[in-house]
This record gives sequence, C-alpha cells and structure tokens, in this order.
Amino acid sequence: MKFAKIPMATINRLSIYMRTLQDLLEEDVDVISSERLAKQCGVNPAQIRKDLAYFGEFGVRGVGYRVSDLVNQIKEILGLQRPWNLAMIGLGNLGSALIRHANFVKHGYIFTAAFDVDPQKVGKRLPNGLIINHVDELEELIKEREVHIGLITTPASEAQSIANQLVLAGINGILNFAPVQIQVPDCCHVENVDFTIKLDSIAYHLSSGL
Amino acid sequence: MKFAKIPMATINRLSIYMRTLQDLLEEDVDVISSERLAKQCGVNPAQIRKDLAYFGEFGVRGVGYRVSDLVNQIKEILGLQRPWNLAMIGLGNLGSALIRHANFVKHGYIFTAAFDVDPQKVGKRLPNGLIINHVDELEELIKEREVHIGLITTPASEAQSIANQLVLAGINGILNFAPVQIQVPDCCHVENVDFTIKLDSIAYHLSSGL
DNA sequence: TAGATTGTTAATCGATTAACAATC
DNA sequence: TAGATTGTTAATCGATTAACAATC
Repeated sequence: MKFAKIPMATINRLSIYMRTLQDLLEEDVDVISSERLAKQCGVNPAQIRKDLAYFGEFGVRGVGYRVSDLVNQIKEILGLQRPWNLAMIGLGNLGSALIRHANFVKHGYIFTAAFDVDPQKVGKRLPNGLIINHVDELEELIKEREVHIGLITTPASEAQSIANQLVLAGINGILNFAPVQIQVPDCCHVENVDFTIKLDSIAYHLSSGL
Repeated sequence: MKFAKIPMATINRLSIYMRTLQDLLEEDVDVISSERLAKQCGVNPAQIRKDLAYFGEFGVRGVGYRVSDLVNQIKEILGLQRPWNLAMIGLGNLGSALIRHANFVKHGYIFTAAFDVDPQKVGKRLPNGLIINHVDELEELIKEREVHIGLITTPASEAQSIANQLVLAGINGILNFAPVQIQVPDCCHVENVDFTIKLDSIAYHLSSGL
C-alpha cells in the first residue's frame, strides 16, 4: 500500500476529514464509524475507508475509528505534526489581509518573513510583529528564517519572477494567489488559489444550469 | 451534444483557456491551434477540443481557432457576456481586502452591496464608494440591488446562518471563504475557497512527496 | 491537390462505489 | 456467539488521451 500512487483528491479529503474530526473531538465524540463521518463530510463511506487504506489500518472492525487517534494519524500522514514556516511575498490588500488571518496560525502555519518592493512598505511592522523586508533580501532571509512555503500575492506580472527567486532560495512549496500559471521545476509543488475561476463557474451555473 | 452532462473540470478549464486567449489577443495573435493553446495552458490538445465540443464547433479544420472569436464564444458559454452583481458579507480583513481587489471588476463582477454586523463598520464608506449595511437589511438590499452572487467572509460560526439568509433572499450562487461546509438547497450553487486545505496539500508534498 | 488541424469515436486510464470476507 | 464495521477486492463510473476520418 505504501507505494501506490496517492490521488490528489485523497489528500484534499484527508484535510476535510481532519477538520470534521477536530470538531467532533470538541463535542467529546470518542469513536465514529466511516458511515457517520462520511455523512458529516458529504462523501461516501467506502471513500473514507479507501482513502485511509492507502496509508495503513487505523480503525477497529466492528467498532469504528477513535476520533483523537485518527486526527493524529491524519496529521502524521499530511506532515502536520510539525510547524511550517511561511513567507508572504506582496503586501497589498490581499497579502496584508491574509497575514493577519488567524486561520493559518490555528493550523500550525507561521509567517516568519514578509516581502514587498514598495519602499513605503519596507521597514514597516505588521500586526503580528513581523517587519516587511525588501524583495532584494528574499534569498538571504528565506534561508536564515527557514521558510518552507512561499505565498505569492504580487500582481500577476511579477509572480513568475518571484517564483523563480523562491526556487533559487530553496523553496519547494508555493501557494500562488496571482491569476497566472507559474512554471517551476518538478521539485517544487505549486497550488493555485483563483477566485475569478470559481466565480466564472458560479456564473455558468447561474446562466445555464438553472 | 447540447444535453450531455458537462464535467465541472471542463468548466474550470474554459476559464483558463479564456484567460490565456485574452493574453494572446493582447499580443495580436489572430489564430491559434489546439496544440499551441494546449501547451500554453498546460493541458492536452485533445482535451481542449473535447471541452469545446460539448458546446459546438468553434474552429476551422486545417487552420485552428480565431482567438477573438473563441474568447467571445467561451464568454457566451460561461455566461460572461453580462455583468454579475456581487454582495460581500463580512468586512473583516479578508472581506475588505477582496472588495478592493481589482481583479473582480476586470472580469465583469461588480460589488453592489456589503454587509457586516459590527456597528462600528455599518455606515462606513468603502474605497469603491459602497456603504456597509447591517446584515439585518440583507434580504431587502439583495433584492433592491439585484445581487446575483454572495461572497461569505464571515467567521466559520456565522457562515451557515448567512447562507440561509442569502438563499431566502433569492440568491443562487455563493462563493464561500469560511472554512466550513455549508448546506444549501439544490437550486443554489456553492463554491468554496479554502487556503488551509491547499497548504495542507503542500505540507504533504514537502514531507513525503519529495 | 497536399498539408494541416479540427471534431469525434474508441481506447485507456484513474477514481469512486458496491459488496463481502475478515475480525473486533 | 451474534452484530457491527472495517479493510480490500471487484465492478462501475467518468474523465482523459490517442487515433483518425472529415474537411478547410
């Protein structure tokens, strides 16, 4: 099982299972069956068992899954038992808002660096205490502060150049908010967040689907 | 062809094709083959032809696709030949940042209403001229200002209640930024934007994939 | 006409779901 | 032991890609 190729969809669902399980934990639920968990997550029970089976056996036949154990096991699978350091590149409206967003910290992601090119912004202190540095210092600080993941919130025109610099600095994971497809070597994993594509999809459903 | 079930993935790719085609248009490219377009979009040429075939015949055999025509045809398919009115519910960091985000306007999406529950915020004027209203006025203003799509950027705990109110106000499309799965009737189409799931996926790739 | 590229069918690939033996 | 639910195999479903006849 260990060496089967894991579908991307499985990885994304594991995050969703984990969140639901964390909620259940707060409600003092000890044990849950794949059937009940599936209902809460809006998926098929067999789907959950299959997803987990890629990584091992985590349940007890005839009983179900211990909620707290399963949370920890999914964290282990996803690599969330340790903190990850983030750098934000681009401190316009979106970047500044995201860096203040409590959700990242809650999930174990910590901003340890922030960059912009605007001399007006460089040197300023953010609400979380971080000081904005100039992009010129990107490589040096990324290494010094052990940044693992870069978040790009620059204008689309700058995104590729920033991505190149991140890769040079040794970054292997990028979350790209700029509405362009950025090219990186295979060693680097890019995820895109694109609001307008989602809106286009809603527009399609509103005009034709209905 | 008209009545085949269209894969969601096809709709999302159409947005991507459109954006690439718009870039090509600015570079004065007149005609493009599925092969060249595919390379630029990072997909398979047959994929593009198949996606388009769900909706009709838009190319010329032996020649390719006229860029400007194809842009318009995709806009037609997605329902983007008309403007769509948006309402933002929740004007914390994220909501305020998104409402200032130029990309929405550029793609034909217009904010015509903004809501919050905080009395400190209600009555304030946003940079785009819009005044923040109290959520109590949601149903009335949604109808009055002909809002088509609601964007939820409230805390997770409020998201479901807001979604219910939106549906009651006649809204059929929701873009949900709150990290919860919201339940709506079938008539309403929900898309979710969840940063932490994307980060989890990057964390997984960094710790195991590499 | 010869060359090129579409539209479309058929083959392949991968992901989801149903079913059930294993087992707590 | 009887009842329940997992882990896993096999069946189904859907999406992607290759191949090629149609045709500009």
